[in-house]
Amino acid sequence: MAGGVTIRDVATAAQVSVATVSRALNGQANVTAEVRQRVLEAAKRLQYSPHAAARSLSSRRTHAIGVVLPDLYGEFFSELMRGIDQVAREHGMHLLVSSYHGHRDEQGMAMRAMRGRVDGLLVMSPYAALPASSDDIAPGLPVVLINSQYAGENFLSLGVANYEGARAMMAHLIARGYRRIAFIAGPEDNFDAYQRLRGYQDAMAELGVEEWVLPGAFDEASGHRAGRAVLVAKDRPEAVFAANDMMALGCLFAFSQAGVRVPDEIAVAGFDDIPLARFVYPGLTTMQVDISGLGASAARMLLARLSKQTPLPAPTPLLPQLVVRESSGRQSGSDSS
Amino acid sequence: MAGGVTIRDVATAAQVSVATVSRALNGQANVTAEVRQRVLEAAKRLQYSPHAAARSLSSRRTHAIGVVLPDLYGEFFSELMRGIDQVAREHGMHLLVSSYHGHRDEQGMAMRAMRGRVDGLLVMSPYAALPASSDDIAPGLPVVLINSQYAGENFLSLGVANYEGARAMMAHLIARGYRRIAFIAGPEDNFDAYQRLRGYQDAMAELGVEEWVLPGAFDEASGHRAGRAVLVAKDRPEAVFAANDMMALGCLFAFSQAGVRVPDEIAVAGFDDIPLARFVYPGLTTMQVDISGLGASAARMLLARLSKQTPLPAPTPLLPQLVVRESSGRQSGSDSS
DNA sequence: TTGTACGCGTTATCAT
DNA sequence: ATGATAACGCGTACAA
Repeated sequence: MAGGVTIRDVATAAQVSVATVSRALNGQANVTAEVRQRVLEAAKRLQYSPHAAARSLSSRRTHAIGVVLPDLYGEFFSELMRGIDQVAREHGMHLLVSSYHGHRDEQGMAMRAMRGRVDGLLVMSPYAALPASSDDIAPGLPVVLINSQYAGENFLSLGVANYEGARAMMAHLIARGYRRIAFIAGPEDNFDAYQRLRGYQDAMAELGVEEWVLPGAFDEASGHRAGRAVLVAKDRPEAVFAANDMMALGCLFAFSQAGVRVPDEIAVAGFDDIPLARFVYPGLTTMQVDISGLGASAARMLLARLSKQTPLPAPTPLLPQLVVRESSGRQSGSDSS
Repeated sequence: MAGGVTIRDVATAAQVSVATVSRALNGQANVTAEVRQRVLEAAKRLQYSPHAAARSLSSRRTHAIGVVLPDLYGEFFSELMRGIDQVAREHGMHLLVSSYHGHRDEQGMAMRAMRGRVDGLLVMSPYAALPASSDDIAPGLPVVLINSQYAGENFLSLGVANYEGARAMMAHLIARGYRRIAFIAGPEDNFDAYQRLRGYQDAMAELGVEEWVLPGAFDEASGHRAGRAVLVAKDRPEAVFAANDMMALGCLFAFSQAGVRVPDEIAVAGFDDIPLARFVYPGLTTMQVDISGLGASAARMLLARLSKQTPLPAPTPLLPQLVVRESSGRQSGSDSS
């Protein structure tokens, strides 16, 4: 029962006052080496570890940051968390995660439920609406928005340059000579998906070719469906650009399954560059997005804000990078590692 | 600045005492409907939300459970979190996640740093060693171990029946007539990987065929490597059984890339049934593991333990299920959804 | 039904 | 350098 050991027990054991114990354990200067030694020993012997809630209450710092996400599903989530976790642990911060499957109301709940639990908030709000009424969101808590359309409005925010990325991909496809390009869209109310769609649409408009948009939901299943829809269409497109890699893979497999050669008959492009995209055959051209880096940057912004060190770390949007992995014809060896 | 609103402010605004506010907000019976109404209004108007740390300190409950994982990488992590999150939110519990990349010492740190932050702990400890010295781990905190080899020793624990799953897969492959079966192993110190390996080895021993184990690390890259290693070997195996799907996919792509037909020339089997496995072509036979269900079950066990309702919910290990998706020859349509 | 007052475990401000 | 002691915000006996 090492659970109920308080700072008072340590004080008694070390024959000093609680104040001294606190000072010794928190590494303050005003403590004799000999006394500090005694305290440390007593603490270790009693398996003392400070009660976080009490400490927070008194010091007004929780050493935790809250992460509020729409859902905890898939590679995007895990990569984002990985990035956040990495810089959080570098700074000795804990992570309190919360998801809001419902919608905005739930998001608000999640955020206000974190009062007194965290020192700051990382919020991803890819939906159309505002994360919350603009001062309901920030009851004094520093907040960094991730991939929100309200970048730089009232809150610190950071995101992926989706529109620019989509334009870059379209430029690449067009440079390759493709004209009739279909697009597999993401969820309607997803802001990232919307930006990528706009990139596609603008490019097609400039090209003077009619757009061809298929519905999708950012998962393999909808990509697979879209792929099969394309196959049975009157005249197939020359290329398919999916709003993310999961759908691109689903589409790719639909093609492989039907015996359609990629990219010889139809080219397939994605967005995100998920790890698997690197090993899939046939190759998948995609826009590399450093999601883990996005999480890390967001966390760093928040922490900087907490330390009040930097006034405002430049909120540079992350620019995706084109990765071409089209493999025309069979190859025996390409990239290793 | 709605952050500093305390229960006292609400009390003043509603013209009652703090005790009454507390009772009204916590839905206790001893409160006049009229007074409760007044309190609720005041609380809403002031945007009051209780300070979690203070509440924890006083009530000795945090309404949070800690999740301690070896790392936050990949589909396994995200699925597990999804399951945990689901039942946690059903019970109004928050999630405090922590990873220990280093090793056991870091794990111990992570666990004891959660004192006063959580009501219970979910710990995944797939490594060979004990999660911690057996009473250092539990300073009064209820703990549920996930996929630990110390199932049912001192702590509640729950895991996947990896050995049985691997045996089932081997039985399937052998029934199909395969004899020379290679195995792509997982990380050396991973307990799940070890159990699956044992399942393979025992089956091969009973079959009287020499085993053929290739090293792997649970990622696509090592599967790809193993696949290519197999291709250049003197006489190729008839089937390859990978310790997880990621490696199976890497292997599969290596084969596709080399023009080797699956499963006609070599069959490929995996373990986990990750979502992508459903859409990959050629098809991948795998053992379906309900990871999200595993997380949910673990969370439920812990919560039951917290409510002290159930004495000990039967720690039934999760039995993986065989999923055959071998597709010999091209097909135009198979499963939909 | 409602109010007063104490305790939860720590940190920080005073004295000493 | 060290020791009392007052916050911190909330729950909850106990009293009224």
